[in-house]
Amino acid sequence: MRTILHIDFNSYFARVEQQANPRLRGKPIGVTGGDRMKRTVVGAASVEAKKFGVKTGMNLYEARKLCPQLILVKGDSDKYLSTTKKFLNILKSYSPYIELFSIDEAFIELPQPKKSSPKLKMSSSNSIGRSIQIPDQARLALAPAKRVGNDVIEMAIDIKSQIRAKIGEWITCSIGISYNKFLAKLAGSLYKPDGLLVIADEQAAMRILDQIELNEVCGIGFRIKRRLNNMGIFNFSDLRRVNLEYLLASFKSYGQTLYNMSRGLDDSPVSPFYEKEEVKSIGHRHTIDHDADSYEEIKQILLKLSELVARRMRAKKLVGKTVSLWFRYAFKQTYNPGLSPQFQTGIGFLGDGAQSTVSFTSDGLEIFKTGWGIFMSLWDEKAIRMIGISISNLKPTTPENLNLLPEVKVKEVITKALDKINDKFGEFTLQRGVLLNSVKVYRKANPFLADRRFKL
DNA sequence: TCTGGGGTCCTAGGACCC
DNA sequence: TCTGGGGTCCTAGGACCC
Repeated sequence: MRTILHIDFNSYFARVEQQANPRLRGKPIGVTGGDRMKRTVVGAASVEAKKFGVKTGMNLYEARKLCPQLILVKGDSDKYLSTTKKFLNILKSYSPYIELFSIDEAFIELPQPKKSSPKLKMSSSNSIGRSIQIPDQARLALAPAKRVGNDVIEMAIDIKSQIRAKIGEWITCSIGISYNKFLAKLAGSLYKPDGLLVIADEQAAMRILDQIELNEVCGIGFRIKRRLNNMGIFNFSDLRRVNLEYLLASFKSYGQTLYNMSRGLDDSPVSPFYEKEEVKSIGHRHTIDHDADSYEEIKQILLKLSELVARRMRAKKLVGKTVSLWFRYAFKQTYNPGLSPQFQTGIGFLGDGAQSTVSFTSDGLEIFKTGWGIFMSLWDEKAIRMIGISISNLKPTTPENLNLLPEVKVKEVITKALDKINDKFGEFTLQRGVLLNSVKVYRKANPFLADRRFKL
């Protein structure tokens, strides 16, 4: 039997901010993506803010209505990334099999014991404890699990204290332990914050699955849940009674996944971060803080997004050939007050978009031209509120696609120099000529960057 | 005062090649 | 001129995650 731990930081961005700035500790804070007040949402809420009902994905108006004293903090991804690196270093000392699932989540698989002494041999009755509310002190919370007396649990407790010691008192995590990734993640999600839960065997897994909503597991969202409900399936016990053929007929290959989920089955491997394949796509999208219908303005925004995409591609030494463009009309809002915001934010079905395949490139202007071509073929001149561009079908830059022609070579040298300067001084310090007349638009959106422009 | 932005995977149909 | 089958690539769209 495998032993897998899932570690999930609680209110990660908010906690990192509170760790960094003592004046934010104990206060309701919301981390936001930008400093625009319109059309922005709470990216992460502190525990204190959550007590008021503030949730991730909520718009600022709604959040402030619930919690007028909410302190807004502008997110700093570098800070979060460096915290994640520290966290990974701690985990490395426990097992080499670590999968970074997102910026604040990881799986660790423990090496299989050589002898036939199962590492997890606690009774299931001890390992279920949903009703125990975990207070701020992890020690109390861990007591019921600790009674089981198990080295894996000792290890989880140790990880928690290492994180507190090496990253900070304010950084807490929930740990789920089980025999596969699906159940470990589920276990980690049931106790928050600072929880620890073990799903030791199949019996425990079934008992827990039968107590939760369908969409509480990773992989079932609002839409799949709704489809299942329409089929008369309202919980995992119902789902278990449906035969596989029926699920396959309704959900295609995903039917097998649902079948497995209802039984707590999952044989997916923990894939270590150092073995992870390269990224599949690189993109940016941007919500304009007003409804935009001017060719010039949209063009400038798309050009900037394309340059950002291209710069990241070059930093990763990648070229790509499929350009996807996506936008959302201002008038096509499908807001449904009856649903919470996180169920409304899925994209794709709300917007218009298309793809186009070109020869491999990492040039912002090329990417922009392709994207603009797609946009022009779809757009009917009605105002838009959001636009995005991404590139997929990526491969590493090879010597062949450098220096084909002298002009190409010169271009490479210039873009490299440009990247270097931009990396040092910030985005859009140096810009292509075409971009220069867009500074007004940019200043409006990002005043903190506007002053840092130099002339070429 | 009204939903961000970064991704992933899967399916299906049509074009095209051998 | 008509036909089959396997494989790959491309495009569109739907769903999910944090």
